[in-house]
Amino acid sequence: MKIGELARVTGTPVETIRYYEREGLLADPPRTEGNFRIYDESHVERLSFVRHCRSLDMALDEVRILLRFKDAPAENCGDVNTLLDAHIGHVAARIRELLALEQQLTSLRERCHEARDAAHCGILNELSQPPRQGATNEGGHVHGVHGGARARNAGK
Amino acid sequence: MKIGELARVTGTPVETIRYYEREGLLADPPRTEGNFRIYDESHVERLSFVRHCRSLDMALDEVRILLRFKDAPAENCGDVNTLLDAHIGHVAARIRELLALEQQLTSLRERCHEARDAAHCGILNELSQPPRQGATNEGGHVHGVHGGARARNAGK
DNA sequence: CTTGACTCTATAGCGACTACAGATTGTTAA
DNA sequence: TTAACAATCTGTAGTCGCTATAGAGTCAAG
Repeated sequence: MKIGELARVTGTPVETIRYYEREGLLADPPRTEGNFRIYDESHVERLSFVRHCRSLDMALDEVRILLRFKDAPAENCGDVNTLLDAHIGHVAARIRELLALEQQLTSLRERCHEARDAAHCGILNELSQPPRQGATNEGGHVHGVHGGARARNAGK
Repeated sequence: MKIGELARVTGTPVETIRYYEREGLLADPPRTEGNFRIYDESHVERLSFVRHCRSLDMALDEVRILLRFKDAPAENCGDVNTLLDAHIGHVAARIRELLALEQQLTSLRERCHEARDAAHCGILNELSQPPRQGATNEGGHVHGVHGGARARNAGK
């Protein structure tokens, strides 16, 4: 099959497949005479693996590590558990941060229930003060709320 | 004061201050004869405002909007409330997504309690299957768990 | 033989910085 | 005075995981 079909069966944009290849997540496939990539079932499986990992929000570096274990079936998979535990830890930490953030935002919102003029807006005044010490983005290995290009275009 | 002191009192890296200036969040300050930027209290306040917003995970575009309201004190601040409500909505949505993700990861982790060889590892086998339909990253305007450069270097 | 769908490579853009390189400017100690 | 050193300047490239072009080539159907 050609790249378009692989894209269709795995639900992956064509450019993303080529990107994964550049990044070394997928091996360079054979080519037709006309230089088109040709794939088979083994490529479908490998790409599905990558996409499944990504749907679980793993970084490509983490996926690379998991792929290495997949390619060395005799090796002990204890490190797979370790990696997964670490990833779960990142997610849990981010959840805690966002819950704290939500509380701060809600309490900020309390400061201005009815629309008034900006000069006396409690929200704007509060934001001019330095942030409280318990602010987010202290713990490393987590990320903001706003989408990059992917998330922003997801609904289009 | 020079940029280093502004950086110190606001807890902001020097490069970030210059970046905000390039982005138009901070006005171009006056310069000394030797071309050094000079700041006063008004700059401290404005930068603190930006940093406080950022510590609440607002996008720079959202901060720009809030700054416009701050600079037009006569205007109605109802849109400030609207913006903040939208932001709270984004955070809440991301929390829900991450909770679902945490559950998926935990149930995946269940598949391999003791370390075994990778050929029979339940985790790796499960990841080879296509992701379940309720996967994350469907709802737009949200983001991954992994840090960019900022988060990754935060602990160094 | 042409149209159109598909594919190819290469490159730039997103957000919010971070990290240099290489040049100046300013401050302090010998 | 001078030399070392810190601080600042501009400009550019890198981060992550794609996405979106431009411009050229390949291929099947009509």
